[in-house]
Amino acid sequence: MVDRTSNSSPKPLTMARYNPKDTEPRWRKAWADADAFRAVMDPGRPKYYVLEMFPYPSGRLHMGHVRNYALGDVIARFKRARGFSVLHPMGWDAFGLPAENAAMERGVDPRGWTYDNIARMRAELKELGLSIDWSREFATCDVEYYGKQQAWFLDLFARGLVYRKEGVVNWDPVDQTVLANEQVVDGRGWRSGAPVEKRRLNQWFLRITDYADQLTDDLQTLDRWPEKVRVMQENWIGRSRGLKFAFAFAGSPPAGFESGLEVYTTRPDTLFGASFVGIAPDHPLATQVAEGRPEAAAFIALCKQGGASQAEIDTAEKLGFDTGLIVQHPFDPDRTLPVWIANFILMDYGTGAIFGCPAHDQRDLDFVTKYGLPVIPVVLPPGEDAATFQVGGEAYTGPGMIYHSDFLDGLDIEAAKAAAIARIEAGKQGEGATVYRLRDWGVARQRGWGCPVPVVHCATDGVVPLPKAALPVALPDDLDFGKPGNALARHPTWKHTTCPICEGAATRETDTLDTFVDSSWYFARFVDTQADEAINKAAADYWLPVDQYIGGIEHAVLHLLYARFVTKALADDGQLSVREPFAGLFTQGMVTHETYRRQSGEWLEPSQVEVIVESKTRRARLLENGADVVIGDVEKMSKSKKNTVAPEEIFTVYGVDAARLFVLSDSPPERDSQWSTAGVAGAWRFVNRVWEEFDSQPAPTAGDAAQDAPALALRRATHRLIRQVTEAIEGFRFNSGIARLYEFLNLLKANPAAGASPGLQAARDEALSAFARLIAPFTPHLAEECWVRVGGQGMVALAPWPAFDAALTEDAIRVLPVQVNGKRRGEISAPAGADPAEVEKIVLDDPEIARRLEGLTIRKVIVVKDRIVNIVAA
RNA sequence: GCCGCGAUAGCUCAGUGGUAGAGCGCAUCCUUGGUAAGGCUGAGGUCCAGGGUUCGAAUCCCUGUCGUGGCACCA
Repeated sequence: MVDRTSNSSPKPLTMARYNPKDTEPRWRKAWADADAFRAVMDPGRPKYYVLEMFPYPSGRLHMGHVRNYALGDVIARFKRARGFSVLHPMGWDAFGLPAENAAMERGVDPRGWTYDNIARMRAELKELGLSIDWSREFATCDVEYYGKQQAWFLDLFARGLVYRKEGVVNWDPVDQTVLANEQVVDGRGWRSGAPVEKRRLNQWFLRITDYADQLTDDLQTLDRWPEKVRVMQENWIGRSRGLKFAFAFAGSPPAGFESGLEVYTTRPDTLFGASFVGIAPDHPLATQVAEGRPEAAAFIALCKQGGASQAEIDTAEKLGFDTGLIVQHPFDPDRTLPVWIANFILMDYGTGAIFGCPAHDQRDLDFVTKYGLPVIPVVLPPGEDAATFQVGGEAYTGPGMIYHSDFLDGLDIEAAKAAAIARIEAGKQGEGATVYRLRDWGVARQRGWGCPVPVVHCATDGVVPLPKAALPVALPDDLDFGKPGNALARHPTWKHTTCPICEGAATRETDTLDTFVDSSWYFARFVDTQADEAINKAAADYWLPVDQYIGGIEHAVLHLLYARFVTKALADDGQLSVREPFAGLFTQGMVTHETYRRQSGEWLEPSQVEVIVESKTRRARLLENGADVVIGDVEKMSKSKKNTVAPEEIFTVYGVDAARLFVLSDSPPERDSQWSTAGVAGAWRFVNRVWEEFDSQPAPTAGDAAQDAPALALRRATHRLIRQVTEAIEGFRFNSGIARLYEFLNLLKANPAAGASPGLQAARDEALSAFARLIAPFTPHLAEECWVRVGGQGMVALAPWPAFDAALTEDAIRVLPVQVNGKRRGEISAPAGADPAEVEKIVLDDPEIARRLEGLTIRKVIVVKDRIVNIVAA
């Protein structure tokens, strides 16, 4: 190489800019060649299973993926360095509607579309430099996977946890197909635009309600789950304790109701405030009443017309129809109540019938106000007078004393509930009961791209589960997805088979399983993806539970609840030992970005816009013609708002490490993170500054770290850094750990290699060696390059985590601020751990402090060890 | 309606009884052979508001305001 100029001193040739295009692929190949991340069952080491929610193969990696998998990779690399045997696998949640839609729109095959997408996304994920054991990769649409799923489905069938019953589905009358809830937009089919009908179909259900109690109670054991998620699950299951009892009819009961009309309540304490009994419009008694009375039938039809949207439900007027039937009050047969059909009562909660206590329930109050039924207060709020208390337009639901209530008078609410339940139970009129909001899990989908339900329908033997030997029930290769509806059902030959019992002609079930079934056990398949059985129990006993599960909050209820349920069901079947799949759960925030629009309102991509910062204000203009652009809200990256940034483009410009570093450093992982070009450019500058620091460091010397003052100070800072980064990673505060690394780099630059004493040189060797290992979880490629530069052994990906010397993390001399009456007035130096009397003496001898105290009387001196001194004076 | 979460520098966020911090941005200056850059120095904060506890509150408690998430005619 030739110097092109000769009039200035030459720069060292090693001062090359860091080039991720060279280093990053090179290290990924080195990791792969060394098989560095293969998970091994090693009884001699503690295990650690870290798992990110597996992706749907949409075809492109987005920033949310980058954040999710970078977070998990930090944990995996950290735990590996800490000596754990780490399992960190990856797979694909590959069945589902997008593939069918792509098939219909573009005339492609869903299988080919899906596997092509997987190939593309696998390449992108590998580019991220994740420390994944790729030998365990699978997709849920692999027959080797869903065949095993069919096997345990049959096991649950045998245990009575699978059943068929009529369920209500969304039916698109134009496309002639069942729609998932998310395909119904404002009450209309998302493709056809036709109003969606409710239709009753035979559906497959998993009996998750059998586990409702366990699923609620065991939430208490999940102490490494966010409180928020536990609360959401608890609300979703919605366990409520109350009373079920039957009202006896006055006069002859309607057919089928000889034992009375059963209701459920959580407020048995307010029974004496009852003024009517209400039943749901689709209650069997309502149906019976409607048979003889056209006006009742008309009312029921009116109720069913009501829109399903939330807004309509919220504003719907309370409507009722008096059936003319009369029931007796359970505690006083002489007192009677009318039975109304009411539009606000739900058939599928409790018994579909209630007693109305308008004084203490707002819905009941709205109802009786309209129809002129009595309002009888039975709970007296504290401080109110029984003689004058009245309920106005608002029901009273607070605490108080029961009155107007015979044997319950004078009790508080809880005591009255217990007494009322006891009386009902003694009279054999009913009993205390627990009900749940949770419904059984409808798992059937009338779709062709899913896991077939492994049963056949036989004219002789009915619904027959297949024997295990007949598995897998594989999808045919030649499904026609060219038109709406279930491609499996219309396949010409696939469904025709024979009955395993009578060997006569039979047809296969053409429903497939909800994709939430596919994702309810994949973590257990990862422990041994080659096993003949669904789950290799020995491997599961080693690896499970997942120690750290990471994913989006959007799965807080359904996916996590289903996975918990399936784990418990399989444990009861002896296939698993754990009863909870995920010991630790972390829900990361979304990646957001500013939005931009033209003056006309049309969305613009970030790449079309230039943001100009002028001192305190920001404005934006269109790159192509300089037109003003409106800067909108910061929102989740989405195609519709065009505020996405493609990871590939960022990798190309700044490298993978800079992209990883930015998404990890910007926000606490559980919060939303705002993507910005300035931010990733800042991370890129950090990568370069780190490399410069390592590149300018002379080869390590054998010299010992002599204890001159700058060397000792650097050593202390190094050991403090190790401690801080370690604690930050353990506490999921990656952004704080990275902030400490930024600060430390500034410190290194303040103590440069040039002109350093031998002691400082040695302290720098120690610091850089630690630094290379500390950045490895965040920027693994850069860390490898730095590790080589400091002469590290082997690859940093497999190097042990640096240890810190606790003694070195504490300073021997502390600077203590001194406050007078809570205001900072000076500072003093004292030995670490100095006792209060000693410190007090130093403080009072300090001339500056003494000046501040002139003319004041010292009332008290508060010394907080190693922290602060406060003098109270007047 | 019910249950949560949040509000700290221009922006994104740490800090959770004891000296108000980081990154980015901004300003000054230096370098212009690390150059689609690099470096020095600096300015910038009624810690949402009000009340309480305390020697001391951004931090704990209460009330409110604004923003935001989940559930919801669930008896």
